[in-house]
Amino acid sequence: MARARRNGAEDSVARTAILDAAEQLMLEEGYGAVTSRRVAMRAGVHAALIYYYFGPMDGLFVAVFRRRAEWMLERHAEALSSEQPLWALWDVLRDKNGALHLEFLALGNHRKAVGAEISSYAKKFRHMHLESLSTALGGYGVDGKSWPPVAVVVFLSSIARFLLMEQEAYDLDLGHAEAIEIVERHIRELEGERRSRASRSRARGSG
Amino acid sequence: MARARRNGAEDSVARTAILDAAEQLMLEEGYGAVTSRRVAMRAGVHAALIYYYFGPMDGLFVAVFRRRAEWMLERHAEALSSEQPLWALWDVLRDKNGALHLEFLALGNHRKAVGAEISSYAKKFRHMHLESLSTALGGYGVDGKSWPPVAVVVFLSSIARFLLMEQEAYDLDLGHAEAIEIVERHIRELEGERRSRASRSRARGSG
DNA sequence: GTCTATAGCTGGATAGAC
DNA sequence: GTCTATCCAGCTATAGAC
Repeated sequence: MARARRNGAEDSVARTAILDAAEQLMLEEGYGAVTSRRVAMRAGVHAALIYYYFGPMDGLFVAVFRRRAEWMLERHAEALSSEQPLWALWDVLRDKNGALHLEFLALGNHRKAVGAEISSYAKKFRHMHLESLSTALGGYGVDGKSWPPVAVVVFLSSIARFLLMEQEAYDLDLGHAEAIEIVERHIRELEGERRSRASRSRARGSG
Repeated sequence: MARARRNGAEDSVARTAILDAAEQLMLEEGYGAVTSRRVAMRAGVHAALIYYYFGPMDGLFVAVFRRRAEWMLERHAEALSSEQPLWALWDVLRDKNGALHLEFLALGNHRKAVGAEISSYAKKFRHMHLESLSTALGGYGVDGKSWPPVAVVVFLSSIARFLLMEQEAYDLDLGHAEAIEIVERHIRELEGERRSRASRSRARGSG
């Protein structure tokens, strides 16, 4: 495991402030706004400190991404362990906490270190989803020949994330309600009514 | 219609060279690499000329996007007029020519003018798809109550684009083959075997 | 239409004092 | 750990010569 940072304790106050500031900036103004100077100003520290903690800027981006991704992994694991894993996964995939994803996606396109990190986590998520849904769908008696679990995972992910993306980036939601209705109809056929909605509004603290 | 450019004929050689250079750069290195200097160098003109033709950089980005989008609109219209509109739409949605989309998406996030343009075209595409598929699905006797055409459009778009995105950005294709198989099974049930594959390899010239 | 020159700014990154 | 000072690079955008 390569260390992204060069110095400083994992739980240092300044380090956390820097991560929070970078994440906020990225969310509000895009990754182009995440410069050492602006992050430092927002975090209330001086720019040189960022290099002290994270090395070159890539290190900061990777650290921000990894922190988020780890937190999301936990939430997904939690969701999949619910007694209604399909509902839970669907809800957590549609969660707005994925808003940063788009930024990282683009960022990964021209920052190798970031791209590698994203790719690695994307695979972790897919494998995790697959493992749980294989069991669940098997239990529901779904024919794995015509509906392989891995395809179901891909469908759920595609639709959930794509709709979020369209809303976010295109301000477009024509057909979304109808599409969601169909997905949920199918989930309902397997798991019955959604019993508890995963706490959708729980946002990660940023300060 | 606001004019993005300030001067120069639509078909000027230099203007086209600049657009091509910008598009190539964006594809190869991301929009961050699209600076007036680098575009100029690649186009074999001088940087000031870009401002002459397109005004501030936003104008260049919008022009690149619009040129691509118009070309794609034509291709989609063509596809939808085929005698197998579902197959044709599915194929054209999965076409690699959408590779720039991701870049523009992120770019639109922090360049208002670009974002507005993207949003506008996204809606044009959706409406166009909807109109054609409504007719087609009706003709196939699909029950519009449980499978509204607009939902079908959203599904096809989501899956096609999301898979492309995963491949491109995540280097991830676990489950893709299975998902594609299911989609194509359903299309086949409505339209029979795919008779002609829309010329997938046709790439837009860039020089 | 095309190029030269340049003003003015912002950012990455480090050395070294404290 | 934190800050000061600084170097150097690259960018946008314009004015104005040709």
